[in-house]
Amino acid sequence: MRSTMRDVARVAGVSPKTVSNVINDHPHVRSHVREIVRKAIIELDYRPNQSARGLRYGKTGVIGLAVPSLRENYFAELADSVIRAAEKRGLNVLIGQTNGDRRNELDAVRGLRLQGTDGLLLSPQGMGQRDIDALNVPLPLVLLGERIFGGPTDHVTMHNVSSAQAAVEHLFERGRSRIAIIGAPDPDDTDPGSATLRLQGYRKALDTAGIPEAPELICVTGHWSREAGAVAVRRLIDDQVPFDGVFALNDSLALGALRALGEAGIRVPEEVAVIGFDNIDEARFSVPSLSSVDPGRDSIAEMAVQMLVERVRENGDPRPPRLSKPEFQIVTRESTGPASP
Amino acid sequence: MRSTMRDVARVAGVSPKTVSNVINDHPHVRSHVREIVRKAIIELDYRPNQSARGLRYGKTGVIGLAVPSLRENYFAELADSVIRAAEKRGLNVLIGQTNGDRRNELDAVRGLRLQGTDGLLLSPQGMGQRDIDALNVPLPLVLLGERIFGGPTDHVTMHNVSSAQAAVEHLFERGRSRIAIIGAPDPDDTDPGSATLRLQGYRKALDTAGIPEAPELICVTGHWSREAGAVAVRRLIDDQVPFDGVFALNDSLALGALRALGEAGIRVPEEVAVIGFDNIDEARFSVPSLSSVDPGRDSIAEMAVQMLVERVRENGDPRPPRLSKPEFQIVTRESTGPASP
DNA sequence: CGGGTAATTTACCACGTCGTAAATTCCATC
DNA sequence: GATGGAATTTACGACGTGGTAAATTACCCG
Repeated sequence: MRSTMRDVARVAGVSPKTVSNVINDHPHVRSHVREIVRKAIIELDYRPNQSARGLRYGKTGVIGLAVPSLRENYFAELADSVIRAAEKRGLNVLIGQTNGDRRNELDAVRGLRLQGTDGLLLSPQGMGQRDIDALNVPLPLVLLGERIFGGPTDHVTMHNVSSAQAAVEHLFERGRSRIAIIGAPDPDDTDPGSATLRLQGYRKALDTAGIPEAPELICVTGHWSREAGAVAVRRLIDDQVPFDGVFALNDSLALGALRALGEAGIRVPEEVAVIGFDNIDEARFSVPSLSSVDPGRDSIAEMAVQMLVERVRENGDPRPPRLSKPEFQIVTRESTGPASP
Repeated sequence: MRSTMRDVARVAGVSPKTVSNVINDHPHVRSHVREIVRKAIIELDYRPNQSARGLRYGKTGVIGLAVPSLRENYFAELADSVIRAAEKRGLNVLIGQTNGDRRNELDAVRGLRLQGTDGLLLSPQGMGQRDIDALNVPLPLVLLGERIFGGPTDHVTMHNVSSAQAAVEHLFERGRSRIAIIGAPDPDDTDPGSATLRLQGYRKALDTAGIPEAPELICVTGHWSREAGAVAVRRLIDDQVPFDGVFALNDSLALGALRALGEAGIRVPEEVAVIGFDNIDEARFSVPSLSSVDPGRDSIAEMAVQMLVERVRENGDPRPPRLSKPEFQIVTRESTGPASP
């Protein structure tokens, strides 16, 4: 059995409260006593009981992070960033996977899934605009991503439209004009997800450049996986749709696209230039390496944790929800080649 | 403020203990009363306080998982598997990143890093055989990987030697004989890490096939990253070392190797066959897709969580440490091509 | 060396839950 | 309707910690 404060107190010959004072750097403790207590703590290998502290303080020092799946690189890297941001503030992170399932996400919001946390960072995938009311919960909550806008909680998202536009313009600058977009939203889905917003950016770029939209270049995919990216590009090739650029709505799709292009013997970037979105680590190491939109993952994590911490602290008085978007950046690598003169 | 059991009891007109009994499915509760209490719970949106429960039970229902970094796909996928295995048992997982730093790992073992957990799964990278005594801690601990053997804790590892041997033989079967091994251990490092063991398997395969070892084919790398894999292969090519097969000690190295081979215009698998280790998701989608050793990640996670749960339960009486190794499998994909007749 | 103030330490209790044991209610039986 | 044993509910307290306020000690000054 772990020793408790009482044990330490007994060994040190002081009251438990004094031990508590030493541990919490209470100012009024004589250095002499502090030393004795410190020694006893080391001797007994005492560790404060987190449950007891949590009970006393009404806070656990743990935040939850609910993402669809850590197998998706973007979320693994996001988790990494969140853990680092939390660590800076002395917080631990409980990670849950929702599989992008709406029900799981709702359970997380209701506090059924990651219990014992002070607050939750949720990156929804299955939930949508219709679930906005479900976000009215006592649990401090910060939303990540673009499934739900205008909700009652703080929200960290990214410059989807303008960065997508910039990505497509990046392809234009390289002399491409028949740009396939991979991962477009199902037209039935009216929720303004990342897909919808990035498609808007695509259209804006076309519009600005005065290029008419070609429906056959808009590839709808369900899941944003490598597989889906490969399938979409294979279909384009099979259907003999001419294209010289690919804007994939995330890097996994782009990598799948690279794969399909490679299979078909189509050279990248000479014949087709490819740009992705998310700038996952893997993008640097594909063959060819993948140009991508860097949405500022570290900043996202940092802002999200910061917002959550503030919400946890204020604990009650409901300031209006805040929306935060870090700066994006286009990262140029081999898959888009050099700009045309 | 969240409502407590007392609040529910007041609303339902019963004692707090009866509420507790309802929540914990205590047998002697009249269904009539159970209903009333259930209604009150819903009305107040009551959630049991995990800290109080943790204090009462002496357990938190949370286990820790300490890995080097979630940015490494292997560990992200391992985390995914661990979370799933934990979920089955009603446990939550607190994830910490050590960056492979020995000190961070030791802190985790000492319980300084992931506080408030019932036990810890540790995948050490910086710690080694010399740290074996540090594992004698009250915290239930299950070790993953191959940095430390013969310690006082349960341990889940893999068939490193025999699976590495099988991987090399897989290349032999495809008519290759000059097999470069990428990621070999620094000869100074005497700890029996994965690298050392897999190198042993490589040697065993050579030995069995009667092929002499060629020192120039043994490529030492520090980090097992895509970058390192690419650098190692570039060096082989620059040094004009002849080779027709690559055994990379993990998939990241292998993907880096594919990248370097692609850059050099060397065809895979026609000129050089490549096999990796870990079977990360990404292996299925590289160009060409990567053959790999599947070490049975789900089984590893399942066994590890199971062992940890048992240790947490027994809580004291120290059964001797157990060692567990799931079966491995060679997954054949394009990078090694078909077997020679 | 007494008096008084500031510094330091302590006693007590509540945080929310649930095991234990005691109290109460129920119900079948006579 | 009283009796008794079983079923159900309740009172009490402890888990480990730290806030509050009271108690004690230290120390300065005259």
